[in-house]
Amino acid sequence: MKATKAKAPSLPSSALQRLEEVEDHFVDLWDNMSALWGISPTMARIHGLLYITGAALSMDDIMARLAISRGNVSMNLSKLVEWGLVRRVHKRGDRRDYYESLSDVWEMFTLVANQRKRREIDPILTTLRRCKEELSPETLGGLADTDVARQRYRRVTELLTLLSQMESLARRFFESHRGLRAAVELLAQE
Amino acid sequence: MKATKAKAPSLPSSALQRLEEVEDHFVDLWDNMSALWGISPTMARIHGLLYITGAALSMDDIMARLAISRGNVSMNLSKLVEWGLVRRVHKRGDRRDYYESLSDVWEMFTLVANQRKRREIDPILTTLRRCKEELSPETLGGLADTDVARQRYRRVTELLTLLSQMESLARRFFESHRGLRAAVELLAQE
DNA sequence: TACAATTTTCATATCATCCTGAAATGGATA
DNA sequence: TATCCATTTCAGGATGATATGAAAATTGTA
Repeated sequence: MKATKAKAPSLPSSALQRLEEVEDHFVDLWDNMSALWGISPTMARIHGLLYITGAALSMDDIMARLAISRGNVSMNLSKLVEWGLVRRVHKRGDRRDYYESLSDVWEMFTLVANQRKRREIDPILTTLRRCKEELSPETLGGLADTDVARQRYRRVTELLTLLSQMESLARRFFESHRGLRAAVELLAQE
Repeated sequence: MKATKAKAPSLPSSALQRLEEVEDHFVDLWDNMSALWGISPTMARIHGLLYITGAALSMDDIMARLAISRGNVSMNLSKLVEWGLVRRVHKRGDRRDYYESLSDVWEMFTLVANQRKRREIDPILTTLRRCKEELSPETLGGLADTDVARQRYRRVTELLTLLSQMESLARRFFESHRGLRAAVELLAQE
């Protein structure tokens, strides 16, 4: 009912409308980026809204603004909190929870990169090492002497080398968002 | 019918079986990586099979080995060829097409990165620039003097800065796979 | 040209994912 | 403890993506 009352103390309604249109475009943009960041579209839209408004919004605000159901907002907000992209804040005298996005883009990027690394890349490296193991002379015995086995061992090893090096780079750059920012600025200019 | 006759001239069948198990693991691995690389799972599996075997396989070989339908294999193979990860090869005296994966992991990585950049990142940058435009003083007029508008302009600008710098890095590193390899090795060790 | 082998296309079916809404839970107040 | 408000959970439904298989198109061969 009383979903939209919080902010916007004084702007004329036509101005508000203009700003809301831009918000919409921005949320759509986030939506399109979701696959790239490896998060679900709705999670991305909610985060986009929180980032661009810079405000602490309640579940009802978000439901109304993005036209999605309560349960959906609830689940995606908890994921966002879990990822560290959004934090819960409270307003005194109000029982509801409000949610606010991080404001530092470098920090957000670092968080997402680390989550993906932990959830996707690390398990892949583990599996790949096991594959390499399975193709090693110790496991294959005499079979390892065939051309076929040797070639496969080499291919797995090369892939492992690439991913390991990437992983080690990522570890260094994403340890803190300051590290990332410094590195990128350095590399991008020169 | 005569799907699997081509390679493997002399290995005992138990050895073949061992190797096929490893192939399976590798294909599964590729499957799991598909989201990370931004390609569909089946496309990834086919490519995984072609990469690990190092052989030129026909559609029938792939259908049989991965248990997927002809149409599916056909469509995904043409995508792989389009991306440049796989090439069509011919065997003399055989009307069928055979398909072979690139063998250089750095080259493959560079291809995928460039495709994603072109398909996903570049459009995002375009849209983001339009968002920034919509929030600029020129477009907003007097409204741009409000705190709200100023804050949003700043947020969009910061995001744009981050993505632009990333984009410029990517352009340099992914121009050729040699560039990437050299850069990663340099950064990873020191 | 007619034929046969192979590949491509695409309407339909299948599947996985995501969303909804209502019931269950939690937790503050009196 | 009883009540009220907010949040979470989850079974079932909606949606979109992917796979199938048979018909159409393509390409090489006689």
